[in-house]
Amino acid sequence: METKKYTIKDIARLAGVSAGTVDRVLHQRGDVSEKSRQKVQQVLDEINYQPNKFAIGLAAKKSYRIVCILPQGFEGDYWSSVKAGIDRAAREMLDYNVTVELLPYRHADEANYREVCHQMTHEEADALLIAPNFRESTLELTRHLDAQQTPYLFVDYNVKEAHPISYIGQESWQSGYLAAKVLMREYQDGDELVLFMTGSKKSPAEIQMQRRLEGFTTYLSEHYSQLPIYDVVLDKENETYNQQVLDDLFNRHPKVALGAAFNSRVHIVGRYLERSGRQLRSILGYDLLPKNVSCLKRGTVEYLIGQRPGLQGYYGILALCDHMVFKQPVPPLKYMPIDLLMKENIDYYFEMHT
Amino acid sequence: METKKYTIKDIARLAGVSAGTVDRVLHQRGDVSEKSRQKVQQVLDEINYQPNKFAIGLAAKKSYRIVCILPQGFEGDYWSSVKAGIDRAAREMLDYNVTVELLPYRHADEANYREVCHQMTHEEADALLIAPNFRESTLELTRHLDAQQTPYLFVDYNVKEAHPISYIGQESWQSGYLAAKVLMREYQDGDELVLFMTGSKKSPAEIQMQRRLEGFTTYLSEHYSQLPIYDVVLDKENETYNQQVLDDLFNRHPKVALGAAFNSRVHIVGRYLERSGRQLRSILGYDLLPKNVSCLKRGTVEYLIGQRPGLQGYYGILALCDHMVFKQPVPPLKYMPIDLLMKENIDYYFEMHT
DNA sequence: CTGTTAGCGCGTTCAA
DNA sequence: TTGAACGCGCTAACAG
Repeated sequence: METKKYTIKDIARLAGVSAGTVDRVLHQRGDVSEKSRQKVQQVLDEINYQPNKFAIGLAAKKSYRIVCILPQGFEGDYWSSVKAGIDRAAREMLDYNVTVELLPYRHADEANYREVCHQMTHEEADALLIAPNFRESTLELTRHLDAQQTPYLFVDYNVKEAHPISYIGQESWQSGYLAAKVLMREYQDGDELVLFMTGSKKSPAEIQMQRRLEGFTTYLSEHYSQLPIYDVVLDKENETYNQQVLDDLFNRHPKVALGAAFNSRVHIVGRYLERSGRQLRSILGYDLLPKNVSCLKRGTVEYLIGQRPGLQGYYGILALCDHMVFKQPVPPLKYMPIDLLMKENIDYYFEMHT
Repeated sequence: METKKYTIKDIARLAGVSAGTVDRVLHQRGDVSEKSRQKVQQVLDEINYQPNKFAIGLAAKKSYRIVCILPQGFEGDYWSSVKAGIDRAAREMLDYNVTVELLPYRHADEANYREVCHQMTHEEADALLIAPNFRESTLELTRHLDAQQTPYLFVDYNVKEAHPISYIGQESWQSGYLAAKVLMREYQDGDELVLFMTGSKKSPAEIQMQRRLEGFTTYLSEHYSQLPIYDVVLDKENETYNQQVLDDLFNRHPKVALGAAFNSRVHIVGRYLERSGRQLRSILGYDLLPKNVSCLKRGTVEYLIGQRPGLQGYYGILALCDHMVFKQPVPPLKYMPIDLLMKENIDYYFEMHT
């Protein structure tokens, strides 16, 4: 592969014009005489000119602004991981004059979400990363963006009627199905099962949870159709209440031996068991929050399923940049791996490189 | 996102020196007074300086040559994955005038390995990535490299007495321990166990295998000390022989229900079972070779453990470049995750980004 | 030892 | 319509 490196100066020399003119031809910036244009074009046709990426990057004055609309995260939770991935990508893209800003909304607060979406229709942004929530406000925003030709991308949850350049997410149903298979490996005759949930609020987080549950129960109905299953609804904050509910469960159903939590709060159960001295043979939960991980390491929780929130944020930003800055095609759909973590492999786990 | 871009000029201004001095400190090029060095270092410690890669690429007239000493891989095997990761990193680093060359050796051929190592002491290379094999030749080479101040890095296997800038590998013992726990979840009373091995040759590949086995048997001795275990040694190529050995095993030990292969050739067992119509309740194997993955998808093999060979190669090259080209610190030790794959999550798995 | 300076290749002025 | 000149941030050579 004979690939001499030609520069704009080379081309200018070969065509007998100046570098400025070559640049004008290359970028179709007009103000070039037909004669000059032809001479330059002729040279371009003969050689295989590949502009130096570094020089472009260094000289580029153009800058890009990406806005990220997502739930505000709290220390160590799911959304703070997404944010960490976004931050990381932002750092990598800094050289390309890409700046990334966060526009957080309060989870499950429809008025606030609407307001944030509405605010976006007034702001200038070259691209958006959105973790969508309520449907109507989302569609209102995306219609606006579609009209403006502003590219946007969904993470975590996909809104079907919109036209994002890509959706990056998780296959919740499948992860639930896997969860059931893994957990039920430990089933013994007579065991009973408990599922831990949170009260439904119709938010995407709940929808993901529902899908996990559907996958889970599908597996159960295929293999353990007669299994007694109890549902327990835990509160996000009220510890006393949770304590009561769990006490009640274990008092009433002493044969419960397996448990699964479909949100990221399996640590509530883990801590309860540690405090109360009760035991389950095996518990499975979702998301690698520090609290969950420490339950896993102590052996209170047996399995955690991870779906790489950080990588979602990271890929999201990179995909927007590929589209916007590098004009590269972007896959319209990207699922994250379904990672299965146990006490024995958690120490070696990492979501992203480094 | 508070990530201001600092340039060398900024640092120079903050430290009260000139850009040239900052550059000298960054590149440890010497000829800097201790006082200046400290002032610059202090600034560097406070800010998060990320050199502009475009400028580096543009200004760099220097070119780098990385040589990779590793076993020659064959279509789809472990080493071909490592190589794929290396190639990928090489492509990314091409713009920085980094070229990567492969110097393959024949697996388990000591004379050949010695020869290759010896050859390296005569060649010019700016950095080496080594998948070490026989100890003496390796140390001979690394002593030479140490003397020349040529940076090198180990992947896959670590040689304790050498001084690589980093070791990137896998925790084989731990993965074996995990393997046992996972597999034994399916144990039922009276089950017997079979372990599939290859003849030992004292090469690092065998050592990794041994460590996996040690981890595995440690778990067994902790939890199932009375379990009947049969060892079967399979041949790499001789299918007829393998058929006989396996026939023999299953005829003699009809209660064998669980199996584990500690090299990447679990597909031999999988295919045998498919052909012969025999069954095991559960088989675990290592490495995501296409043949193994297809057994997993068909359900013949229940678990595969992956240790990201491709990522090892990829990281290896990037780490050498970070050290050599970008003067970034490199973590001296990096373990790969221990991935647990099943039929239900294999479709969503990927080793590296994209 | 240290500051200054000349590029690297391209985009973008600004004069001509 | 064109050419020339400047600067992006960094490296390396050179002059003090």
